[in-house]
Amino acid sequence: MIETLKALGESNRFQIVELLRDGPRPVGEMVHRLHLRQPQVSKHLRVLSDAGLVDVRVDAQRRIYALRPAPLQELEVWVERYRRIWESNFQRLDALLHDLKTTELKGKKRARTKRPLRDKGDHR
Amino acid sequence: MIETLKALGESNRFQIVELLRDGPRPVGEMVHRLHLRQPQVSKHLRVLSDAGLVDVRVDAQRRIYALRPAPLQELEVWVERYRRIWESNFQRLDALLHDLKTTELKGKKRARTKRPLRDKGDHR
DNA sequence: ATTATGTATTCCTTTATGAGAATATATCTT
DNA sequence: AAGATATATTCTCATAAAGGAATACATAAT
Repeated sequence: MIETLKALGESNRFQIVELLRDGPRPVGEMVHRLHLRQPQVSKHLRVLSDAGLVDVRVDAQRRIYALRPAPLQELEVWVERYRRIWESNFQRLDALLHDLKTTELKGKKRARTKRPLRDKGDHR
Repeated sequence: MIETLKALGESNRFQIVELLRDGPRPVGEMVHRLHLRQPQVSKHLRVLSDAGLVDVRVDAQRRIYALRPAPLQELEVWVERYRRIWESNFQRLDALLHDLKTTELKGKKRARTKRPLRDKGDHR
C-alpha cells in the first residue's frame, strides 16, 4: 500500500497512470503525450512496475505498458475504510467521547478541562 | 490529489493517518503509539496538515489532530474512476484492439513478436 | 512569576529521488 | 551483417525530504 502511494505520489508517474487508464500504451506514445524524455519515462515506468502498478508486454521493439488492477483495487479498499469519517458525524462524536474519557481518567488529579479561550471553529 | 498521495506515501505519516482513523488524537498519544520522537511526529503532522489531511483543535497545552474527510473522499472518487479496469476485461480487450490497430497501421512491414523480455525480477 | 507539560520549529547531517546526457540492449528492416 | 528504431540502464549532479538534537513557544499549575 505504501509503495503504491509512494509511486503515485509523483506527478509524472501519476500522469502516466492517468494515461494508462485509457488502455495500454507503448513508451513512445507516453513520451510524446507527456512531453517527457524517453529515459525519464522508462525510469518512471520502472518504479511503477516495481510497485506492481503496471505490466509490460513486448511488441516488436516496443514495450506496451498496461495498468495492473490489483494495487488500485487495494487502494480503493483501503480508502473505503475511511468512508465512515464522512458518512456520519463520527469524528465529532468520537472527539466528544475521547474528551470525556480523558477527563474521566485524569479527573482526580487535574482540573476539569476548561473551555478553550476562544472559539476556533464551528460546532453544532 | 498529488499532494494527498505524496503525503500518504511515507510510512510514518501513513501510520499517523491510520491511527487517526479511529478518531482524533493528541500528539503525545501518537508519539507513544508509533514509537516516534515528538518532533518528527509534529513535522509529519505539519505535512499532513499542509496537504489538508488533518485538522487541529486546541485542548489546553495539547493539540488534538483529526482527519479531514475531503482529501480522502477525493482519493476515493479518483480511484473509483479506475474500477472498470478490473470490473471488465477492459484491459485485455483494449490491448487487443490497440494491437490490431497498430498491426493494421504497420502490419505490412512488421513480423509477429514471439520472445519474452528477459526477466528483471519480480514485482507485486 | 515560576515551573511543568505538551507541542512546534530550527539547524544540521544524511539519504533518497528526479532530471539530463550518454550509452547499452533488443528487435526489426534491408 | 549493418543500420534503424524503440526502450532500458548507467552515471552524475542538484534538490528534496527525513531523522536527531536543541530550543522556542503555548498553556496550565502553583
